[in-house]
Amino acid sequence: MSICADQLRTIPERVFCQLREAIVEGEIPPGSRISEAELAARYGISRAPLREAISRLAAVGLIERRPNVGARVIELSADQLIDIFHVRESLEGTAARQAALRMDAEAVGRLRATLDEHAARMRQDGGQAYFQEAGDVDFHYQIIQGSGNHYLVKLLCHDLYHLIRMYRCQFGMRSKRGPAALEEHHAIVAAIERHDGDLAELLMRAHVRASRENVERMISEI
Amino acid sequence: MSICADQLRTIPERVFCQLREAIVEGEIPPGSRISEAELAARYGISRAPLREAISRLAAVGLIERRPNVGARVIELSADQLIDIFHVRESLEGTAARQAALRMDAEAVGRLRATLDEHAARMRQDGGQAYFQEAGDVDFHYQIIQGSGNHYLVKLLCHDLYHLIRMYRCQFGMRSKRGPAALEEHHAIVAAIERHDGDLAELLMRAHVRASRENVERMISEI
DNA sequence: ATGTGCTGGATTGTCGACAATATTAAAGAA
DNA sequence: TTCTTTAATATTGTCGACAATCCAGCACAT
Repeated sequence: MSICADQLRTIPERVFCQLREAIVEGEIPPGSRISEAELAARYGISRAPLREAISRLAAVGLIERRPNVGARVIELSADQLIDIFHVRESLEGTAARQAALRMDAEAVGRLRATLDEHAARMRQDGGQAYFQEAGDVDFHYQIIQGSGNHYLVKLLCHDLYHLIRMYRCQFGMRSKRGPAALEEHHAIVAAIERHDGDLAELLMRAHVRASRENVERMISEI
Repeated sequence: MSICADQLRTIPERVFCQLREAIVEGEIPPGSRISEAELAARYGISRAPLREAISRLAAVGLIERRPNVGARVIELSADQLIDIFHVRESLEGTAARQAALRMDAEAVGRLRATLDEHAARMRQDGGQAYFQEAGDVDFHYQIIQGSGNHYLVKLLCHDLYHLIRMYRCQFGMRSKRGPAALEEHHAIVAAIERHDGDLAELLMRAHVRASRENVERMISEI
């Protein structure tokens, strides 16, 4: 499951993904200036394709640009993270609702298989480590894709998740609610299987809300 | 109320707004190729700033790019419009909820004043003509801004509304449900004033859903 | 001492030219 | 005739250089 779904055939595409990764992982720290000349030299390319990559990063919201001044990696604020989680709760709720109406038996089967795999891996290594990243993302991606709503896919998978991952990396958050989350996932799949859109939305929103409240708790502990 | 909120100091900024307007209004028809050389000549600029504008248009989703081939204005499909309306319903519901919690008395007063102005103008010219564009947008923008959620503002005001406006222009839709919409607006404001987030979200979602169903009806009539 | 205006340096914005790629059409073989 | 191959052409992608703009530091006047 490549997060960088785009084909990275052209230079701006590749550099965009690399820079996004570097920013999300915190390798390029928040608030730091983006020097075009320096980055162009580092990646061994000219400034033209680099500028396009920067332009795309700005469109996604990972960096801020000021004319004739330059670009900076966005500063992190807890409030903005909460804002983003509200958006995510809203959108993923809708994704679950549409998925309940549009996913066929085969797609639901794949979803179930994913959860089984999660459960197995959780029994194996205690479950704590697994759930924060790829596993959880897999589950959510399948539902979002299952909604069949391309605009939702673009917003959630291409833009929002990277932002959330960035905050996660910066604040050093680990979710620690693996078992509870797995149970919630099962309930959501059951609702989708029954094609109960209302319930699927309700459960998904509660699930994301719990994750947000978990984040809020961790922030207040700092 | 300038829709192009950004300062258009730099050339790409200006051209981005001009092109977006041309695409939304249908002056550049859907599916048509975007020739860099031709547009650069028309706007009297070089290809470099034009490419940045095109890049931004692609990020917003108004055009599609294929490497080494070129950019085309997106094709319109009724299904995608419905998809977008689902997203809008979801996001504006959340905006109304947060606005109910965060808007102060003064902001609510401005909202009321806007509605009064709408009512007056509706009595004046029969109301049909007014409600599709600026007036309705004004009301929704105030609530979205009132949510205090910057990410919501970006998604709804900067990206989504232009898409919807584009579809409206292409399909030649007029809403024709002015009086009903005004009544719904009043109910939403009342909920916000009472700081009833649940109700505000419920009403806003119903309001947007009604708009979507209106659109679905018009589509099926074609 | 503080605020104002200027100058030097560095960075971003823009441009025209060249290289790489895809599409089209024609030409040849089955 | 139809499919494949190939060359021509036009378009996009990339580059290095130049122009425009901003910022820091300093001199100077108040």
